[in-house]
Amino acid sequence: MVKIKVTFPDGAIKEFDKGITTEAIAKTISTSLAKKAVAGNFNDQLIDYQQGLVEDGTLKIITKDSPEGLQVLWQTGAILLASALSELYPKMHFGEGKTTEHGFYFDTDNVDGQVAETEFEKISQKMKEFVKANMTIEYKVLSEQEALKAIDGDPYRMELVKKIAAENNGQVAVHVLGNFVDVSSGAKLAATKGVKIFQLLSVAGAYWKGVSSNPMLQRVYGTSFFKQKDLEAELKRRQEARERDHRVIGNDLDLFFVDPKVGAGLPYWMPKGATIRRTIERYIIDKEVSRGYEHVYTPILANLDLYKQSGHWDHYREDMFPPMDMGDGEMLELRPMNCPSHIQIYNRHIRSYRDLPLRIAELGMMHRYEKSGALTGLSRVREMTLNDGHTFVTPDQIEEEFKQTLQLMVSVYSDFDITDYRFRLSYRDPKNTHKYFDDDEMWEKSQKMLKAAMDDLGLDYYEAEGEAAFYGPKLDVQTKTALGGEETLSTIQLDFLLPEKFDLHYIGADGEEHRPVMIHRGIVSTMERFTAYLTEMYKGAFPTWLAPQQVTVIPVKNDLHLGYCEQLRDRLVANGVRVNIDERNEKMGYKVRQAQVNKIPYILVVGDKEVAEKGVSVRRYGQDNSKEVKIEDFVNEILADISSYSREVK
RNA sequence: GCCACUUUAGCUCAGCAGGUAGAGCACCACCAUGGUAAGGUGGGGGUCACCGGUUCAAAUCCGGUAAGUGGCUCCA
Repeated sequence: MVKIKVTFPDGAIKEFDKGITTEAIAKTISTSLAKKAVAGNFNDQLIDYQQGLVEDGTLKIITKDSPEGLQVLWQTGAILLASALSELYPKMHFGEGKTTEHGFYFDTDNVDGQVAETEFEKISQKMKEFVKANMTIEYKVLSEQEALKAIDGDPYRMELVKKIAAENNGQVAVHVLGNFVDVSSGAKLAATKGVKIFQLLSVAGAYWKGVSSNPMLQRVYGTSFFKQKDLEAELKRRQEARERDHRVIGNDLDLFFVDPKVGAGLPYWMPKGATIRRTIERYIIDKEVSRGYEHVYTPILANLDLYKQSGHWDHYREDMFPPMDMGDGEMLELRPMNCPSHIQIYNRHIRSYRDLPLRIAELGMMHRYEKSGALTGLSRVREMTLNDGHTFVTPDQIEEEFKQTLQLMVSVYSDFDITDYRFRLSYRDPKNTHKYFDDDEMWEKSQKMLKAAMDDLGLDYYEAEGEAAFYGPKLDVQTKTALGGEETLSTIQLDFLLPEKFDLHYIGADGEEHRPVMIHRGIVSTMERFTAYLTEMYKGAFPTWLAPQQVTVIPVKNDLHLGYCEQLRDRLVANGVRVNIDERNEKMGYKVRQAQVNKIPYILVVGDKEVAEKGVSVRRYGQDNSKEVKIEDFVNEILADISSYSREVK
């Protein structure tokens, strides 16, 4: 018998007969391990529990309680779903089934009408039947011919089989459950019994292979766990994510709305949302001015020629509103970006090397024609105001300015207590270069420069091809929305192109003309997206400095205490605090509840005792106790709170 | 833009084997009301998204348009 050598995570090496399964090996280690185990990780690849090992390698036994164990369960959930579907809808075709961050999906295409959520009951029932019957899931390696026969004319799986066969000497590994043959890879449990606890979640369209020119399949999402309480926790997590959604909170707290009569993606800011936005705007302008930025205002409309010169008309037209034909030959365009506007400011004067870095900033309103399906609340809109800035530097100032910009960003993030983000270096797509400005040398140079600066700063990042702006590579700061989507919040971009296009120059120490480099940057993103992000991060309970209403004053009895409340209010207003008296004819318990529901940071209750002692009874949002303090002390407390921004960890 | 679903009072939603609308909250009025999460009674409010079709009759069935939701594609 031929032997193979298997290395274990602890470094031990043992010999086994060739063809031995992970299951058999687990049993040699301990019966309790064999009980918990569901699969193996052999040479960094998940394999079935009963798949034979035919070569030397390292093996990790995968147990139920590991993340990889869940992957195996979800793979099994996917094939169970597909198998149940193929029995219910015999004409259905199948794409790939995969795992996601929180479960699994399978892509389907039904000629008699796509599956809808209304059929989940029926589908779940069929899946439960399969679980109850504890059907075996067989791992097989077939020839291309056998595999094609097994999938019986399904065009999508046929494509997969041909591709896999071409890559594996004509061999195709498949899993078979009932009548269904799954050609998508991934280790699975040996039988359906393990997928006892599952839930179908939603359906959504998805292009075959993620290519928009391909047909659209129906993707059915589900999730599964080994324990009921884990499923319940996951469903609760999903529910809480929905409650955190800025669209829900924005509606409940009356922050903003979008009116179909006015147009999709054109948000209205209600007084409370506008207060939050104004606070952010004042904050960031002050911060930038203190860092040497010069804030300007420029028109949101410009002659189309400006965007022809900048290259936007060539490379960004899809995202632009169509130009307005003024009838006399003039074409006006709603600007999609502010860079050309700031270039005009640079060009207004002859610039000396002594002027650089020149930092131009603006809360610049822009319009982009986003596709209807992309619009989402405040985070994806067609009219937006970007915290935009462009620094014009000499080539040898690039690195220093990049680092300073990054420092500014980190400082702002700290003020807002934003901690959950990743840096992404966004390069052009080398296979699709026509989307970008055509200058290989420029791209090579600037991409290398960005990477070197990040390495020099010792910051963690990941690299992504195809994410660059058309004019240059970017450092993006990626964050997550409540519902799990990834979004760019901040961005710093190097640009050698626009200075060329607009023939920018500065006079150097040598008295000659030189070409400056531009750094585009957005720190707090657009007001729309940033407000959406903060709303979700704070769950609508904005820290005091941002809260639309910071204090509510509740008199115990209007007739006796209203006068004192007014004095108190005036004192706070004089200190710039946003405060209201709740003098409605209601019980105070009712008013306290209203204040809590509206997530107002401070509730001040005032009765005889407070009047007598020139004090207030203070209750913080989310707490169920209150404390008595002098007015003086409360004013100091809230002012300290406001000036600390969001930094205090609650 | 694409696939599926959804659209009923300011908000959240019920009603629907076709017979011209209901609840809770909010709002208004009156009564009650002194201590930290909802006092009572009454009232106003809807061309059932919009356009068309089927029918004696459409919120309900069918088609179209718009907007929204879940995703995909694309991006701050």
